[in-house]
Amino acid sequence: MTKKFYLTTAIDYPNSRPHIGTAFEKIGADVQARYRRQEGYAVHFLMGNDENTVKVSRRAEELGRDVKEYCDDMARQFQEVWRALDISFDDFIQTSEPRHHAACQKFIQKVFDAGHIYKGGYEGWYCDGCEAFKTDKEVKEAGGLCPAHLKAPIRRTEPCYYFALSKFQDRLLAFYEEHPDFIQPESRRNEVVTLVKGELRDVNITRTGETWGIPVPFDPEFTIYVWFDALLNYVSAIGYGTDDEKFNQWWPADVHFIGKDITRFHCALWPAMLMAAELPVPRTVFGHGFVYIKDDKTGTLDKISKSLGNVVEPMEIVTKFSSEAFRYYFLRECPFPGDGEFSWNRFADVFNADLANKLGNLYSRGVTLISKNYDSVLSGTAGRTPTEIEPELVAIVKQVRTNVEACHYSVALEKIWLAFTVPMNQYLEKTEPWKLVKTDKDAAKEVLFTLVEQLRRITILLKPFLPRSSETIYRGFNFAQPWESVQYADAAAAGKYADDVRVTAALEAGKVKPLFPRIG
RNA sequence: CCCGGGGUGGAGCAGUGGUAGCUCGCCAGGCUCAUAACCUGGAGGUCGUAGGUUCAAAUCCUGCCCCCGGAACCA
Repeated sequence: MTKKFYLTTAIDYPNSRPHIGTAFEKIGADVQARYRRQEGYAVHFLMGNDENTVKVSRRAEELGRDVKEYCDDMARQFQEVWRALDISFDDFIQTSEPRHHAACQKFIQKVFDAGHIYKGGYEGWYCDGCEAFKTDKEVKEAGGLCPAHLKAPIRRTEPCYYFALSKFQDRLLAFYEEHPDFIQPESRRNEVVTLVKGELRDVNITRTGETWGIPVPFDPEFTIYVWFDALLNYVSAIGYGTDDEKFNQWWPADVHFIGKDITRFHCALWPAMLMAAELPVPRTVFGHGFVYIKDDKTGTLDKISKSLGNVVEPMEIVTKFSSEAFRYYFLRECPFPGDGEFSWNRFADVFNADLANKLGNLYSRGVTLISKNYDSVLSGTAGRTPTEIEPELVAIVKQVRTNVEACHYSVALEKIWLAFTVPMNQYLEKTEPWKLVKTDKDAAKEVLFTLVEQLRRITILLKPFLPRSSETIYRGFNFAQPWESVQYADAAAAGKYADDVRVTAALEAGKVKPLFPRIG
Protein backbone atom coordinates (compact mmCIF):
# COMPACT_ATOMS: atom_id res chain seq x y z
CA MET A 1 0.00 0.00 0.00
CA THR A 2 1.26 3.46 -0.83
CA LYS A 3 2.01 5.63 2.12
CA LYS A 4 0.21 8.96 2.19
CA PHE A 5 1.78 12.29 3.08
CA TYR A 6 -0.38 15.30 3.81
CA LEU A 7 1.41 18.60 4.29
CA THR A 8 0.30 22.19 4.60
CA THR A 9 1.69 25.69 4.79
CA ALA A 10 0.23 28.54 6.82
CA ILE A 11 -2.53 30.43 5.04
CA ASP A 12 -1.68 34.04 4.26
CA TYR A 13 -3.58 37.29 4.71
CA PRO A 14 -4.38 38.66 1.30
CA ASN A 15 -4.21 42.30 2.34
CA SER A 16 -0.76 42.60 0.78
CA ARG A 17 1.22 40.68 -1.78
CA PRO A 18 3.57 37.86 -0.76
CA HIS A 19 7.18 38.75 0.05
CA ILE A 20 10.30 36.61 0.14
CA GLY A 21 9.64 35.63 3.76
CA THR A 22 6.31 34.04 2.96
CA ALA A 23 7.88 32.45 -0.11
CA PHE A 24 10.60 30.91 2.08
CA GLU A 25 7.99 28.83 3.87
CA LYS A 26 6.35 27.67 0.65
CA ILE A 27 9.65 26.63 -0.90
CA GLY A 28 10.63 24.64 2.16
CA ALA A 29 7.31 22.85 2.10
CA ASP A 30 7.60 22.31 -1.62
CA VAL A 31 10.93 20.52 -1.32
CA GLN A 32 9.33 18.15 1.14
CA ALA A 33 6.33 17.59 -1.12
CA ARG A 34 8.50 16.92 -4.16
CA TYR A 35 10.83 14.66 -2.22
CA ARG A 36 7.94 12.57 -0.88
CA ARG A 37 6.37 12.25 -4.32
CA GLN A 38 9.72 11.23 -5.73
CA GLU A 39 10.02 8.57 -3.09
CA GLY A 40 6.64 7.08 -3.91
CA TYR A 41 4.31 8.62 -1.34
CA ALA A 42 0.79 9.67 -2.24
CA VAL A 43 1.16 13.37 -1.48
CA HIS A 44 -1.41 16.05 -0.81
CA PHE A 45 0.08 19.53 -0.51
CA LEU A 46 -2.26 22.28 0.67
CA MET A 47 -1.82 26.03 0.62
CA GLY A 48 -4.31 28.87 0.86
CA ASN A 49 -5.35 32.33 1.92
CA ASP A 50 -6.88 33.49 5.19
CA GLU A 51 -9.67 35.79 4.16
CA ASN A 52 -12.16 36.03 7.01
CA THR A 53 -10.49 38.89 8.79
CA VAL A 54 -11.52 42.43 9.45
CA LYS A 55 -8.33 43.73 7.87
CA VAL A 56 -9.16 42.10 4.59
CA SER A 57 -12.66 43.49 4.42
CA ARG A 58 -11.31 46.94 5.38
CA ARG A 59 -8.69 46.76 2.69
CA ALA A 60 -11.31 45.87 0.08
CA GLU A 61 -13.46 48.76 1.30
CA GLU A 62 -10.55 51.16 0.98
CA LEU A 63 -10.14 50.08 -2.59
CA GLY A 64 -13.87 50.34 -3.18
CA ARG A 65 -14.12 46.72 -4.13
CA ASP A 66 -16.41 43.87 -3.24
CA VAL A 67 -14.73 41.78 -0.55
CA LYS A 68 -15.19 38.42 -2.18
CA GLU A 69 -14.13 39.73 -5.54
CA TYR A 70 -11.07 41.30 -3.93
CA CYS A 71 -10.19 38.02 -2.19
CA ASP A 72 -10.56 36.03 -5.37
CA ASP A 73 -8.32 38.43 -7.20
CA MET A 74 -5.67 38.26 -4.49
CA ALA A 75 -5.90 34.47 -4.39
CA ARG A 76 -5.23 34.47 -8.10
CA GLN A 77 -2.22 36.73 -7.63
CA PHE A 78 -0.82 34.62 -4.82
CA GLN A 79 -1.13 31.47 -6.87
CA GLU A 80 0.54 33.18 -9.76
CA VAL A 81 3.57 33.87 -7.58
CA TRP A 82 3.60 30.36 -6.15
CA ARG A 83 3.43 28.84 -9.62
CA ALA A 84 6.26 31.07 -10.78
CA LEU A 85 8.32 29.58 -7.96
CA ASP A 86 7.32 26.07 -8.99
CA ILE A 87 5.51 25.42 -5.73
CA SER A 88 3.75 22.14 -6.44
CA PHE A 89 0.62 22.59 -4.34
CA ASP A 90 -2.28 20.24 -5.00
CA ASP A 91 -4.98 22.45 -3.57
CA PHE A 92 -5.36 26.11 -2.68
CA ILE A 93 -8.08 26.95 -0.20
CA GLN A 94 -9.68 30.33 0.34
CA THR A 95 -11.39 30.53 3.70
CA SER A 96 -14.31 32.40 2.11
CA GLU A 97 -15.21 29.27 0.14
CA PRO A 98 -18.40 27.34 0.95
CA ARG A 99 -16.47 24.18 1.80
CA HIS A 100 -14.60 26.05 4.53
CA HIS A 101 -17.76 27.67 5.88
CA ALA A 102 -19.51 24.33 6.06
CA ALA A 103 -16.60 22.67 7.82
CA CYS A 104 -16.17 25.46 10.37
CA GLN A 105 -19.83 25.45 11.27
CA LYS A 106 -19.89 21.72 11.69
CA PHE A 107 -16.72 21.80 13.75
CA ILE A 108 -17.73 24.59 16.10
CA GLN A 109 -21.15 23.03 16.60
CA LYS A 110 -19.55 19.74 17.52
CA VAL A 111 -17.22 21.37 20.02
CA PHE A 112 -20.11 23.42 21.41
CA ASP A 113 -22.27 20.31 21.81
CA ALA A 114 -19.42 18.60 23.61
CA GLY A 115 -19.48 21.43 26.15
CA HIS A 116 -16.12 23.04 25.38
CA ILE A 117 -17.53 26.43 24.38
CA TYR A 118 -19.24 28.87 26.73
CA LYS A 119 -20.57 32.39 26.61
CA GLY A 120 -18.80 35.20 28.41
CA GLY A 121 -17.63 38.74 27.92
CA TYR A 122 -14.56 40.30 26.43
CA GLU A 123 -13.14 43.51 27.84
CA GLY A 124 -10.48 45.53 26.12
CA TRP A 125 -9.37 48.78 24.50
CA TYR A 126 -11.75 49.69 21.70
CA CYS A 127 -11.04 52.34 19.08
CA ASP A 128 -14.06 53.97 17.46
CA GLY A 129 -12.03 54.93 14.43
CA CYS A 130 -10.94 51.38 13.77
CA GLU A 131 -14.18 49.90 15.05
CA ALA A 132 -11.99 47.26 16.60
CA PHE A 133 -10.31 46.21 19.80
CA LYS A 134 -6.64 47.04 20.20
CA THR A 135 -4.24 44.82 22.07
CA ASP A 136 -2.75 46.06 25.30
CA LYS A 137 0.62 46.00 23.61
CA GLU A 138 -0.51 48.09 20.67
CA VAL A 139 -2.03 50.70 22.93
CA LYS A 140 0.93 50.74 25.26
CA GLU A 141 3.45 51.14 22.44
CA ALA A 142 1.46 54.05 21.02
CA GLY A 143 1.58 55.81 24.38
CA GLY A 144 -1.95 54.93 25.43
CA LEU A 145 -3.42 55.81 22.04
CA CYS A 146 -4.73 53.90 19.07
CA PRO A 147 -1.68 53.58 16.79
CA ALA A 148 -3.77 54.17 13.66
CA HIS A 149 -5.94 57.09 14.79
CA LEU A 150 -3.78 58.52 17.56
CA LYS A 151 -6.70 58.96 19.86
CA ALA A 152 -7.47 57.36 23.17
CA PRO A 153 -9.34 54.08 22.95
CA ILE A 154 -12.19 53.41 25.33
CA ARG A 155 -12.64 50.51 27.70
CA ARG A 156 -15.42 48.37 26.32
CA THR A 157 -16.98 45.03 27.09
CA GLU A 158 -18.91 42.92 24.65
CA PRO A 159 -20.36 39.44 24.81
CA CYS A 160 -18.50 36.61 23.14
CA TYR A 161 -17.94 32.89 23.18
CA TYR A 162 -14.89 31.26 24.68
CA PHE A 163 -13.20 28.00 23.84
CA ALA A 164 -12.21 26.27 27.08
CA LEU A 165 -8.56 25.84 26.19
CA SER A 166 -7.52 25.73 29.84
CA LYS A 167 -9.31 22.40 30.30
CA PHE A 168 -6.87 20.77 27.91
CA GLN A 169 -3.70 21.59 29.78
CA ASP A 170 -3.10 18.09 31.13
CA ARG A 171 -3.99 16.35 27.90
CA LEU A 172 -1.67 18.63 25.94
CA LEU A 173 1.24 18.07 28.29
CA ALA A 174 0.67 14.33 28.19
CA PHE A 175 0.53 14.51 24.41
CA TYR A 176 3.90 16.33 24.17
CA GLU A 177 5.35 13.73 26.48
CA GLU A 178 4.13 10.85 24.33
CA HIS A 179 5.01 12.51 21.03
CA PRO A 180 8.39 14.16 21.52
CA ASP A 181 8.70 14.77 17.76
CA PHE A 182 5.44 16.66 17.48
CA ILE A 183 7.10 20.07 17.71
CA GLN A 184 9.92 20.67 15.25
CA PRO A 185 12.59 21.81 15.45
CA GLU A 186 13.48 20.64 18.92
CA SER A 187 14.42 24.16 20.03
CA ARG A 188 10.80 25.32 19.77
CA ARG A 189 9.62 22.59 22.08
CA ASN A 190 10.62 24.17 25.37
CA GLU A 191 8.85 27.36 24.52
CA VAL A 192 5.53 25.62 23.97
CA VAL A 193 5.83 23.25 26.91
CA THR A 194 6.72 26.12 29.24
CA LEU A 195 3.82 28.13 27.92
CA VAL A 196 1.29 25.35 28.36
CA LYS A 197 2.62 24.50 31.81
CA GLY A 198 2.00 28.08 32.80
CA GLU A 199 -1.21 29.96 32.53
CA LEU A 200 -3.36 28.63 29.71
CA ARG A 201 -6.25 31.01 29.20
CA ASP A 202 -9.51 30.29 27.45
CA VAL A 203 -9.69 31.99 24.08
CA ASN A 204 -12.32 34.27 22.66
CA ILE A 205 -13.45 32.71 19.41
CA THR A 206 -16.20 35.01 18.20
CA ARG A 207 -16.84 38.56 17.12
CA THR A 208 -20.05 40.48 16.89
CA GLY A 209 -21.24 43.08 14.41
CA GLU A 210 -19.34 41.76 11.41
CA THR A 211 -20.97 40.74 8.18
CA TRP A 212 -17.82 39.33 6.61
CA GLY A 213 -16.92 36.02 8.20
CA ILE A 214 -18.50 32.74 9.16
CA PRO A 215 -21.68 32.90 11.28
CA VAL A 216 -21.73 30.88 14.48
CA PRO A 217 -24.43 28.24 13.87
CA PHE A 218 -25.83 28.24 17.42
CA ASP A 219 -25.90 32.04 17.68
CA PRO A 220 -25.86 33.75 14.25
CA GLU A 221 -25.29 37.22 15.71
CA PHE A 222 -21.69 36.17 16.04
CA THR A 223 -19.03 35.27 13.55
CA ILE A 224 -16.15 32.88 14.13
CA TYR A 225 -13.03 34.78 15.01
CA VAL A 226 -9.37 34.43 14.08
CA TRP A 227 -7.62 31.19 14.85
CA PHE A 228 -10.68 29.12 15.41
CA ASP A 229 -11.53 29.80 11.79
CA ALA A 230 -8.06 29.90 10.23
CA LEU A 231 -6.67 26.68 11.67
CA LEU A 232 -9.64 24.74 10.39
CA ASN A 233 -8.53 25.25 6.79
CA TYR A 234 -6.32 22.20 7.28
CA VAL A 235 -9.38 19.99 7.69
CA SER A 236 -11.94 21.87 5.64
CA ALA A 237 -9.79 21.66 2.51
CA ILE A 238 -9.69 17.89 2.60
CA GLY A 239 -13.41 17.47 3.08
CA TYR A 240 -14.18 17.71 6.79
CA GLY A 241 -17.94 18.04 6.99
CA THR A 242 -18.37 17.72 3.24
CA ASP A 243 -16.49 14.63 2.04
CA ASP A 244 -15.77 12.03 4.69
CA GLU A 245 -14.01 9.64 2.39
CA LYS A 246 -11.50 12.21 1.26
CA PHE A 247 -11.06 13.47 4.81
CA ASN A 248 -10.30 10.03 6.14
CA GLN A 249 -7.87 9.42 3.34
CA TRP A 250 -5.64 12.36 4.30
CA TRP A 251 -6.18 13.28 7.94
CA PRO A 252 -4.19 13.59 10.17
CA ALA A 253 -1.67 15.89 8.55
CA ASP A 254 1.89 14.63 8.48
CA VAL A 255 3.33 18.09 8.87
CA HIS A 256 2.16 21.68 9.13
CA PHE A 257 4.82 24.14 7.98
CA ILE A 258 4.45 27.45 9.79
CA GLY A 259 6.45 30.47 10.84
CA LYS A 260 8.05 30.24 14.27
CA ASP A 261 5.88 33.11 15.48
CA ILE A 262 2.67 31.09 15.33
CA THR A 263 4.09 27.92 16.84
CA ARG A 264 1.99 28.25 19.95
CA PHE A 265 -1.29 28.36 18.07
CA HIS A 266 -0.42 25.25 16.12
CA CYS A 267 1.11 23.36 19.01
CA ALA A 268 -1.31 24.26 21.81
CA LEU A 269 -4.59 25.69 20.54
CA TRP A 270 -4.88 23.53 17.43
CA PRO A 271 -4.36 20.12 19.08
CA ALA A 272 -6.74 21.16 21.84
CA MET A 273 -9.38 22.09 19.28
CA LEU A 274 -8.96 18.73 17.60
CA MET A 275 -9.17 16.91 20.91
CA ALA A 276 -12.34 18.81 21.66
CA ALA A 277 -13.80 17.66 18.36
CA GLU A 278 -12.49 14.15 18.91
CA LEU A 279 -10.28 14.20 15.86
CA PRO A 280 -6.71 12.92 15.56
CA VAL A 281 -3.89 15.41 16.10
CA PRO A 282 -1.31 16.15 13.35
CA ARG A 283 1.94 14.21 13.47
CA THR A 284 4.28 17.18 13.42
CA VAL A 285 4.33 20.95 13.34
CA PHE A 286 7.45 22.51 11.86
CA GLY A 287 8.17 26.11 12.89
CA HIS A 288 10.66 27.49 10.39
CA GLY A 289 12.90 30.52 10.88
CA PHE A 290 12.61 33.99 9.44
CA VAL A 291 14.35 35.77 6.64
CA TYR A 292 15.83 39.14 7.48
CA ILE A 293 16.89 41.74 4.98
CA LYS A 294 20.41 43.00 5.00
CA ASP A 295 21.08 46.36 3.47
CA ASP A 296 24.24 46.04 1.34
CA LYS A 297 25.18 49.68 1.82
CA THR A 298 24.65 50.13 5.54
CA GLY A 299 25.03 46.50 6.63
CA THR A 300 21.99 46.77 8.86
CA LEU A 301 19.74 43.79 9.38
CA ASP A 302 15.99 44.30 9.54
CA LYS A 303 12.78 42.41 9.69
CA ILE A 304 10.94 42.41 6.40
CA SER A 305 8.56 45.29 6.80
CA LYS A 306 6.46 47.50 4.63
CA SER A 307 7.04 50.51 6.83
CA LEU A 308 10.80 50.11 6.51
CA GLY A 309 10.35 49.89 2.77
CA ASN A 310 12.63 46.89 2.41
CA VAL A 311 10.10 44.41 1.06
CA VAL A 312 11.51 42.30 -1.74
CA GLU A 313 8.90 40.60 -3.87
CA PRO A 314 9.63 37.09 -5.10
CA MET A 315 8.74 38.05 -8.64
CA GLU A 316 11.50 40.63 -8.64
CA ILE A 317 14.09 37.88 -8.21
CA VAL A 318 12.32 35.41 -10.47
CA THR A 319 12.05 37.92 -13.28
CA LYS A 320 15.63 39.15 -12.99
CA PHE A 321 17.11 35.68 -12.55
CA SER A 322 15.04 32.52 -12.25
CA SER A 323 12.85 30.54 -9.92
CA GLU A 324 15.71 28.05 -9.56
CA ALA A 325 18.07 30.79 -8.44
CA PHE A 326 15.47 31.97 -5.95
CA ARG A 327 14.89 28.50 -4.56
CA TYR A 328 18.56 27.69 -4.32
CA TYR A 329 19.49 30.85 -2.48
CA PHE A 330 16.97 30.46 0.30
CA LEU A 331 17.33 26.72 0.62
CA ARG A 332 21.11 26.85 0.78
CA GLU A 333 21.72 30.11 2.63
CA CYS A 334 18.90 30.21 5.14
CA PRO A 335 18.76 27.19 7.44
CA PHE A 336 15.10 26.22 7.33
CA PRO A 337 14.72 25.61 11.08
CA GLY A 338 16.58 28.83 11.92
CA ASP A 339 16.84 32.39 10.72
CA GLY A 340 18.65 33.57 7.62
CA GLU A 341 19.43 36.70 5.68
CA PHE A 342 18.84 38.04 2.24
CA SER A 343 20.96 40.64 0.49
CA TRP A 344 21.44 41.21 -3.21
CA ASN A 345 25.22 40.95 -2.92
CA ARG A 346 25.05 37.67 -1.10
CA PHE A 347 22.51 36.43 -3.60
CA ALA A 348 24.91 37.11 -6.46
CA ASP A 349 27.82 35.49 -4.60
CA VAL A 350 25.95 32.29 -3.87
CA PHE A 351 24.47 32.08 -7.34
CA ASN A 352 27.82 32.53 -9.04
CA ALA A 353 29.79 30.27 -6.75
CA ASP A 354 27.48 27.28 -6.49
CA LEU A 355 25.23 27.36 -9.52
CA ALA A 356 27.22 29.07 -12.25
CA ASN A 357 30.82 28.20 -11.37
CA LYS A 358 30.36 24.77 -9.88
CA LEU A 359 27.29 22.95 -11.11
CA GLY A 360 26.51 24.78 -14.35
CA ASN A 361 30.12 24.94 -15.37
CA LEU A 362 30.65 21.26 -14.65
CA TYR A 363 27.77 20.42 -16.96
CA SER A 364 29.20 22.66 -19.67
CA ARG A 365 32.64 21.11 -19.37
CA GLY A 366 31.26 17.61 -19.66
CA VAL A 367 29.08 18.29 -22.65
CA THR A 368 31.75 20.20 -24.52
CA LEU A 369 34.45 17.60 -23.96
CA ILE A 370 32.19 14.80 -25.10
CA SER A 371 30.78 16.57 -28.11
CA LYS A 372 34.13 17.90 -29.35
CA ASN A 373 36.23 14.83 -28.83
CA TYR A 374 33.77 11.99 -29.23
CA ASP A 375 31.16 13.45 -31.53
CA SER A 376 28.72 13.37 -28.55
CA VAL A 377 28.86 9.60 -28.08
CA LEU A 378 31.00 7.62 -25.63
CA SER A 379 31.05 4.39 -27.58
CA GLY A 380 31.46 1.15 -25.70
CA THR A 381 30.00 2.44 -22.44
CA ALA A 382 26.73 0.53 -22.78
CA GLY A 383 26.14 -1.95 -19.97
CA ARG A 384 29.24 -0.82 -18.09
CA THR A 385 29.82 0.85 -14.75
CA PRO A 386 31.83 4.06 -14.50
CA THR A 387 34.76 4.56 -12.15
CA GLU A 388 33.68 5.37 -8.63
CA ILE A 389 35.08 8.55 -7.14
CA GLU A 390 32.92 8.73 -4.02
CA PRO A 391 33.84 5.78 -1.78
CA GLU A 392 31.18 6.73 0.75
CA LEU A 393 28.42 6.95 -1.84
CA VAL A 394 25.76 4.98 -0.01
CA ALA A 395 26.44 6.81 3.25
CA ILE A 396 26.37 10.21 1.55
CA VAL A 397 23.02 9.59 -0.11
CA LYS A 398 21.68 8.43 3.21
CA GLN A 399 22.88 11.60 4.90
CA VAL A 400 21.29 13.75 2.23
CA ARG A 401 18.06 11.83 2.61
CA THR A 402 18.06 12.16 6.38
CA ASN A 403 18.63 15.87 6.17
CA VAL A 404 15.91 16.37 3.59
CA GLU A 405 13.45 14.48 5.74
CA ALA A 406 14.40 16.59 8.75
CA CYS A 407 14.01 19.75 6.63
CA HIS A 408 17.68 20.60 7.11
CA TYR A 409 17.84 21.68 3.51
CA SER A 410 20.94 23.82 3.72
CA VAL A 411 22.88 20.91 5.19
CA ALA A 412 21.60 18.56 2.49
CA LEU A 413 22.67 20.92 -0.28
CA GLU A 414 26.06 21.48 1.28
CA LYS A 415 26.59 17.73 1.37
CA ILE A 416 25.66 17.34 -2.29
CA TRP A 417 28.15 19.97 -3.33
CA LEU A 418 30.94 18.70 -1.07
CA ALA A 419 30.44 15.07 -2.00
CA PHE A 420 29.86 15.32 -5.74
CA THR A 421 30.41 18.66 -7.41
CA VAL A 422 33.67 19.62 -5.77
CA PRO A 423 35.31 16.16 -5.94
CA MET A 424 34.36 15.89 -9.61
CA ASN A 425 36.14 19.12 -10.41
CA GLN A 426 39.16 17.85 -8.51
CA TYR A 427 39.04 14.57 -10.38
CA LEU A 428 39.01 16.40 -13.70
CA GLU A 429 41.96 18.49 -12.60
CA LYS A 430 43.87 15.37 -11.70
CA THR A 431 43.08 13.35 -14.81
CA GLU A 432 43.07 16.24 -17.30
CA PRO A 433 40.90 14.60 -19.96
CA TRP A 434 41.45 17.56 -22.31
CA LYS A 435 45.13 16.51 -22.46
CA LEU A 436 44.57 12.81 -22.01
CA VAL A 437 42.36 12.66 -25.06
CA LYS A 438 45.43 13.30 -27.21
CA THR A 439 47.47 10.47 -25.76
CA ASP A 440 44.95 7.91 -24.53
CA LYS A 441 41.51 8.44 -25.89
CA ASP A 442 39.99 5.45 -24.10
CA ALA A 443 41.26 6.58 -20.71
CA ALA A 444 39.88 10.06 -21.30
CA LYS A 445 36.57 8.52 -22.29
CA GLU A 446 36.46 6.71 -18.96
CA VAL A 447 36.91 10.00 -17.11
CA LEU A 448 34.05 11.58 -18.99
CA PHE A 449 31.89 8.52 -18.39
CA THR A 450 32.50 9.09 -14.69
CA LEU A 451 31.61 12.75 -15.04
CA VAL A 452 28.28 11.87 -16.64
CA GLU A 453 27.58 9.41 -13.86
CA GLN A 454 28.26 12.08 -11.24
CA LEU A 455 25.91 14.47 -12.97
CA ARG A 456 23.25 11.79 -13.00
CA ARG A 457 23.55 11.39 -9.24
CA ILE A 458 23.59 15.10 -8.55
CA THR A 459 20.44 15.71 -10.57
CA ILE A 460 18.53 12.94 -8.84
CA LEU A 461 19.41 14.29 -5.42
CA LEU A 462 18.68 17.83 -6.53
CA LYS A 463 15.32 17.06 -8.09
CA PRO A 464 13.20 18.25 -5.13
CA PHE A 465 15.27 21.42 -4.80
CA LEU A 466 15.80 22.52 -8.40
CA PRO A 467 13.12 20.74 -10.41
CA ARG A 468 13.89 22.53 -13.66
CA SER A 469 17.66 22.63 -13.88
CA SER A 470 18.07 19.10 -12.60
CA GLU A 471 15.72 17.90 -15.31
CA THR A 472 17.54 19.90 -17.97
CA ILE A 473 20.86 18.35 -17.01
CA TYR A 474 19.40 14.87 -16.77
CA ARG A 475 17.79 15.18 -20.18
CA GLY A 476 21.08 16.40 -21.59
CA PHE A 477 22.09 12.75 -21.70
CA ASN A 478 20.40 9.55 -22.83
CA PHE A 479 19.87 7.94 -19.44
CA ALA A 480 17.74 4.82 -19.69
CA GLN A 481 15.62 5.50 -16.65
CA PRO A 482 12.76 7.94 -17.21
CA TRP A 483 13.22 11.18 -15.28
CA GLU A 484 9.73 10.82 -13.84
CA SER A 485 10.64 7.66 -11.96
CA VAL A 486 14.07 8.44 -10.49
CA GLN A 487 14.40 8.00 -6.74
CA TYR A 488 17.10 8.74 -4.19
CA ALA A 489 18.06 5.06 -4.15
CA ASP A 490 19.02 5.40 -7.83
CA ALA A 491 21.62 7.98 -6.86
CA ALA A 492 23.24 5.48 -4.51
CA ALA A 493 23.40 2.76 -7.17
CA ALA A 494 25.42 2.51 -10.38
CA GLY A 495 23.60 3.95 -13.35
CA LYS A 496 21.82 1.69 -15.78
CA TYR A 497 23.45 2.37 -19.12
CA ALA A 498 21.41 0.49 -21.68
CA ASP A 499 23.07 2.35 -24.53
CA ASP A 500 26.34 4.14 -25.03
CA VAL A 501 26.37 7.48 -23.24
CA ARG A 502 25.25 10.17 -25.63
CA VAL A 503 24.80 13.90 -25.28
CA THR A 504 21.23 14.72 -26.19
CA ALA A 505 21.22 18.36 -25.16
CA ALA A 506 20.73 21.01 -27.82
CA LEU A 507 24.14 22.29 -28.89
CA GLU A 508 25.43 25.36 -30.62
CA ALA A 509 28.94 24.97 -31.98
CA GLY A 510 29.43 21.98 -29.68
CA LYS A 511 28.40 23.90 -26.55
CA VAL A 512 25.31 24.10 -24.37
CA LYS A 513 23.73 27.36 -23.44
CA PRO A 514 24.85 28.19 -19.89
CA LEU A 515 22.31 26.89 -17.43
CA PHE A 516 23.11 29.60 -14.89
CA PRO A 517 24.62 32.65 -16.58
CA ARG A 518 26.92 34.40 -14.16
CA ILE A 519 25.62 37.50 -12.44
CA GLY A 520 27.57 40.69 -12.63
C1' C B 1 11.24 41.70 36.28
C1' C B 2 9.69 36.96 33.88
C1' C B 3 9.75 33.24 29.59
C1' G B 4 12.08 31.40 24.95
C1' G B 5 16.06 31.61 21.31
C1' G B 6 21.02 33.15 20.26
C1' G B 7 26.38 35.10 20.84
C1' U B 8 32.08 30.34 16.58
C1' G B 9 38.16 33.74 12.01
C1' G B 10 36.12 40.23 7.71
C1' A B 11 30.66 38.41 6.26
C1' G B 12 27.02 34.26 6.54
C1' C B 13 26.48 29.55 8.81
C1' A B 14 27.73 23.86 10.60
C1' G B 15 29.45 21.69 14.77
C1' U B 16 26.20 18.82 22.13
C1' G B 17 33.06 15.73 25.36
C1' G B 18 38.53 13.87 22.36
C1' U B 19 43.44 17.22 16.91
C1' A B 20 37.94 24.01 15.30
C1' G B 21 34.70 23.04 9.93
C1' C B 22 31.92 24.87 5.34
C1' U B 23 30.74 28.89 1.78
C1' C B 24 31.93 33.87 0.32
C1' G B 25 35.78 37.48 0.60
C1' C B 26 41.33 38.26 0.85
C1' C B 27 46.80 36.85 -0.63
C1' A B 28 50.11 33.72 -3.64
C1' G B 29 50.71 29.92 -7.32
C1' G B 30 48.88 26.27 -11.20
C1' C B 31 45.74 24.99 -15.31
C1' U B 32 43.18 26.44 -19.85
C1' C B 33 38.24 21.49 -21.45
C1' A B 34 34.58 24.99 -19.37
C1' U B 35 29.93 30.36 -17.96
C1' A B 36 37.56 35.05 -16.92
C1' A B 37 34.85 29.38 -14.78
C1' C B 38 38.34 25.13 -12.41
C1' C B 39 42.55 23.29 -9.09
C1' U B 40 46.55 23.92 -5.19
C1' G B 41 48.64 26.47 -1.09
C1' G B 42 48.29 30.54 2.55
C1' A B 43 46.81 34.50 6.10
C1' G B 44 42.82 35.07 9.55
C1' G B 45 39.23 32.36 15.42
C1' U B 46 42.14 32.24 23.31
C1' C B 47 34.32 29.30 19.86
C1' G B 48 30.49 36.57 24.42
C1' U B 49 32.67 36.64 29.52
C1' A B 50 34.17 34.78 34.63
C1' G B 51 34.40 30.46 37.29
C1' G B 52 33.32 25.03 37.92
C1' U B 53 33.00 19.50 36.53
C1' U B 54 36.39 16.16 33.63
C1' C B 55 42.35 12.84 31.81
C1' A B 56 39.77 15.91 28.02
C1' A B 57 34.66 21.37 26.83
C1' A B 58 32.70 25.50 21.50
C1' U B 59 30.12 21.09 23.34
C1' C B 60 28.05 19.69 30.55
C1' C B 61 27.07 23.08 35.27
C1' U B 62 26.81 28.18 37.65
C1' G B 63 27.10 33.63 37.60
C1' C B 64 27.39 37.90 34.49
C1' C B 65 27.24 40.90 29.74
C1' C B 66 25.09 41.72 24.92
C1' C B 67 21.44 40.77 20.70
C1' C B 68 16.55 38.95 18.94
C1' G B 69 11.52 37.37 19.95
C1' G B 70 7.31 36.95 23.47
C1' A B 71 0.02 35.35 23.52
C1' A B 72 -5.58 37.71 19.72
C1' C B 73 -5.25 38.83 13.13
C1' C B 74 2.76 39.66 12.71
C1' A B 75 5.61 34.19 7.65
